[in-house]
Amino acid sequence: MTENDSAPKRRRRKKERLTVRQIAEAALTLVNREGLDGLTMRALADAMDVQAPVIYRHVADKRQLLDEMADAIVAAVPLGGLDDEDAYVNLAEFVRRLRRTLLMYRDGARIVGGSYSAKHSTLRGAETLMALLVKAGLDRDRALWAMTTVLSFILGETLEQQGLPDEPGEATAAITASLGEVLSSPDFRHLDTELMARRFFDFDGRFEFGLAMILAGVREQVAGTDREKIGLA
Amino acid sequence: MTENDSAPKRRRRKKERLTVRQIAEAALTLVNREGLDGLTMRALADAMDVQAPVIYRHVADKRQLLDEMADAIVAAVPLGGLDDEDAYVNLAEFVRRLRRTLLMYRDGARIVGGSYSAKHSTLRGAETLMALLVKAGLDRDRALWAMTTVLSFILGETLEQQGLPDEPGEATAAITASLGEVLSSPDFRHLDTELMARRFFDFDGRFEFGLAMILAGVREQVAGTDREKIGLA
DNA sequence: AATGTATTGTTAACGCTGTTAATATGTCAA
DNA sequence: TTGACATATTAACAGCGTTAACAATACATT
Repeated sequence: MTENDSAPKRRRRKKERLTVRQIAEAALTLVNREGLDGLTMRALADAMDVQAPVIYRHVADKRQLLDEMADAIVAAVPLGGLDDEDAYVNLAEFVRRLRRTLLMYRDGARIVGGSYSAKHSTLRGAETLMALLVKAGLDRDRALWAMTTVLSFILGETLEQQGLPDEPGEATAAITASLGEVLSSPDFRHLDTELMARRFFDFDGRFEFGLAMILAGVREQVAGTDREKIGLA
Repeated sequence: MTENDSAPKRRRRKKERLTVRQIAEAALTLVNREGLDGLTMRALADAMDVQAPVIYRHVADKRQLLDEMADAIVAAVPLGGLDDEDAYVNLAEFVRRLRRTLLMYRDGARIVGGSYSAKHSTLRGAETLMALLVKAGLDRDRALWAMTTVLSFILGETLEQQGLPDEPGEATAAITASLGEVLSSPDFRHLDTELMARRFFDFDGRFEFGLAMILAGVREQVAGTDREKIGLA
């Protein structure tokens, strides 16, 4: 544990002052290793070579720590580029980046979705998404609602994907097996295990499909926006 | 509510024998009163005039209890009617019913979304939604993915709505106020507190808007399905 | 009716959690 | 040096899910 106990009772080597962001990042690293349920104030303190109560000098409680973690995740979404001439290309790209970022952090969707803090990075991401939707042709009122639809979609899909055990084969096999008992009933004419095994667990395919559907919805709303403009002109 | 207690009528003092479903329903009642965070094995046992370990005679652990609660909620979604000639009318109606049912239970979205059990009522709901999507013109492969998109959307929106404190005015005022500090920066050209206060917290409006977008997506996918059929014919 | 057995209940306790109080240590300005 | 302040530590609290050990009850079979 300690590398230098021949000297007096100095247990901790010298360290820089802790910042909230450093704590949040250490927490994210710990979650990547142990999962969100393994994130414990004591475990986190251990990982930082410190005692648990120290954390409370920088963070009011665990809820606030999770809020900081959520904002740190959102801050990792790349914002560059997105200057294609086709607004829908940029929109789709940004939505994919958001999803990919959530997936990069273990339980990322749970962390971000469970936070209602609206800190700076989160709002900057929202502003970016709003700008892309407005560029696609929506007025701001419609853009805000389209944004929440998109975010609900991303969050829900990622939540479900990350809720599964780590091994892909293991989970799909066990789940589809337990599903089979129920789905074998003749009441289920549209669901069966073959379909589930082949399509349900193809999360990339699911996401691209849903994204295409929502973009179709955006296009329709843009038409509505344009119609309104003409009427008011 | 529940229909069992058919053959054996055992009686313990003045209480009836416990069933898993009764426990789940008592838990849902407790959650309606105290919120999901107030759902404690001890508090639940108290509400049932029983000691906590008794519950473990009927459910393996709290996870399984929550799974039963989730299925009980989904079982409360009404399935009747839905026989309009326009398939999209039925589809929209069922999606609204699902949302309304989640909203009827405090923290309903968290309970249902946190469960990955796929019990009978859940699968029956999924089958119903699949049938409606197929009737709208999607093949089963597309219908499955459209289903997950719709469910992610419902879950995400309801999750956000139920995540807010109970008093509507209190929450909106406090949140928009704290938002104002950040949003006043000139970096935010598309978001402002006026827009947020007026549109963000209009959850019914948000939902109808998102639903309309997704239905537009379904229509586009139906066109794709038809084109495929012609190509293969 | 009496007995045997499986079921349903109780009490006590374990280990873990988030969090706080009281106290010690280290750092920097005067 | 002296003070003051920020930071660290140890110890403890109440509450959580859960289990062990045991007592009481209800049912099926003698």
